[in-house]
Amino acid sequence: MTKPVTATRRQLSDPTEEGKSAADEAWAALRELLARQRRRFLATASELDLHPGQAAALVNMDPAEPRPMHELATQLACDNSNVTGIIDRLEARGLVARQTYEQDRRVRHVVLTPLGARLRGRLLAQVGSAPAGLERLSAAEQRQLRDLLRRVASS
Amino acid sequence: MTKPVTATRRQLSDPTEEGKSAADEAWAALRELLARQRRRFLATASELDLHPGQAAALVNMDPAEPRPMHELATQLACDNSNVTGIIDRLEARGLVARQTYEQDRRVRHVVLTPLGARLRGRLLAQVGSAPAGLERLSAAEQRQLRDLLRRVASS
DNA sequence: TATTGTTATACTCTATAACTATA
DNA sequence: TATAGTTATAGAGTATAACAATA
Repeated sequence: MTKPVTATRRQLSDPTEEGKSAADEAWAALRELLARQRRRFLATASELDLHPGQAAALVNMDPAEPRPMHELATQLACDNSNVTGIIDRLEARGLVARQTYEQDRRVRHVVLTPLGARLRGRLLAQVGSAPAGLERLSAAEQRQLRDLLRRVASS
Repeated sequence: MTKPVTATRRQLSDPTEEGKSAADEAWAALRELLARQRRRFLATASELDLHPGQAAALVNMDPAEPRPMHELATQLACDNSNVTGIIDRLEARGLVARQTYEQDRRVRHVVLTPLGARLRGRLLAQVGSAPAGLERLSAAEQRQLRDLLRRVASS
């Protein structure tokens, strides 16, 4: 891998070109943050030698709780058969392990190994916490931002 | 395609579990919006029978201006050879066309066909404009949100 | 019968490396 | 020599369909 595989869609071609309403400008700012976060995620995954799907799977796992594979499929919004492949590759690297679930022998549970939990921790340290920019706002401004975003999201 | 291939990383497993600072909560709200926008993009692409990379390429093109292929590669943050394949497939569907560039005959320009421009328009209509939630804020709140986001982004 | 996970198949995206044609 | 684009190759993600084991 040469380039860190950054944004799949950095520029959404600015529909704010002339309209320039505050909503459009706010949206543009949001998309910028969004793109940056995505680049951060992909670059970090690449540094840890994880493909995006593998990194997403790790992040979606609980360090303590085993998870049924079909639950992972739901969270990753992909088919069961994809999860089989992703878990195959993670298991080959010793990051996760499969367990049979005695209560329902159709189900297989996936659990993080200590190695996998450590790698997941490194991923989250890079990608799961608030970006530095947020810390520069005052506490009151952070609350204000939070409340505004929650109202936007509450559809 | 059955499922719309939604979030690659919907849940970043909340590192805000206990800390719960306003910054973390704002960040969580931001990530929620981020994930939703990504789902919107992927679902729309899927509806239009475009793979994510193809949709990203279309969105990154200008309806009027031809673009050199290496410029697309830069914007998509991928290798030239990938662009070859993506443009191959878009061209096979009559959405784009290649043109030789007489000033530098090494370069090939890609231009949207009318069909491609229409499809790009439909993509952007779904994905490029501010989400409904934003419109529910007052104009003053929209400006407030814009300013806060810009400060967060200005690293 | 329905569900869980696997396998088989096919297509796309991605990177690397080698090649061409131009510069 | 260096750059733009292509081709060849390989690994990974994705969907569909068929299948075995289990419920």
